[in-house]
Amino acid sequence: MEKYLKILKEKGIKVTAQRLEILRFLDTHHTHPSADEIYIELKKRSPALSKTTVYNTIQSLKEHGLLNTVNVDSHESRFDSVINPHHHLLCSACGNVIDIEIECPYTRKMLAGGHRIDEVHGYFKGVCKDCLGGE
Amino acid sequence: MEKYLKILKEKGIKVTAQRLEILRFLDTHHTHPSADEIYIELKKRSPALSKTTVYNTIQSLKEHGLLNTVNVDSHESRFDSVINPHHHLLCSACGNVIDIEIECPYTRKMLAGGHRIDEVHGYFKGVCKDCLGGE
DNA sequence: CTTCAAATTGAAATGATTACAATTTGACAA
DNA sequence: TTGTCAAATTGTAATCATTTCAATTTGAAG
Repeated sequence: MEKYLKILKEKGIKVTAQRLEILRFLDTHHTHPSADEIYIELKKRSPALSKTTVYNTIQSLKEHGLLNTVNVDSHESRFDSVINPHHHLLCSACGNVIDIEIECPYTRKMLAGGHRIDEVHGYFKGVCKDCLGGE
Repeated sequence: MEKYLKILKEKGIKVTAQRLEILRFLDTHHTHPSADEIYIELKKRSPALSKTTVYNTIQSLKEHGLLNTVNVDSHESRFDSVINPHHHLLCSACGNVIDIEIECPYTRKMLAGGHRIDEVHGYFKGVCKDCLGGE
């Protein structure tokens, strides 16, 4: 049984071709694509795909913990199939979003000043290693 | 000379009534308002105010380092008159954004994995102290 | 007081996301 | 295998934050 089919079944989500494709795409392309990028890419193979379905599917997968939203850009959301909590770097030179594995004293749920923390989000803006040209 | 007038003059920004009001509002209301909230509030006193002016002014103030954008909500930006780098907590109960003063090993520019970091952004989602009811 | 670049304004455009109603489909049971 | 029905998909239209744009107004410098 295919990996992604198994994931959906285990989560008890109804299996559809669209969900399989979107899940597979996110899991094999860790480029933090936007909804539009996912749509454009998958539309090539499935011309009947609707953008609404992309949004709906993202929503379902998110509710079941299969993807995260990455907000490094205030005008559109990007998506990331969940692996582990990590941070992101938006490169101002190439525009890519790079995963940053960084140990953080509050990377998991913690108490700060009497508040309850459920989620920790961190991102950086800068220039990625490749664009720095190894200088 | 008024504080805010002085700030604008020091930055070499042309002084206008609208800029003074927006700057004053942000500096006296640390509630991380959205552009719309700023607009609605100031419109009460200045009925001729345009929302475009709010956006334009935010842009100018930002370019001169007088305000920061806070992206805890993916569908609208919020604004914060700059004091020092800090993080934010979006309370899922009351919807407010609370400042979180937390010491962070990478709060200032640092190198991580060969990339250059120019800005550090962090935010949390959870429930604020007041909504927890001091339990 | 004149002048002019820059700021303000309101209306219209843009672009991501959501709402909605009609159609299709997956899962389950007979 | 087939029938059924809730849930998923689709396309269109609406929504909402933000930007564009052209016309008007205004601050600052002379």
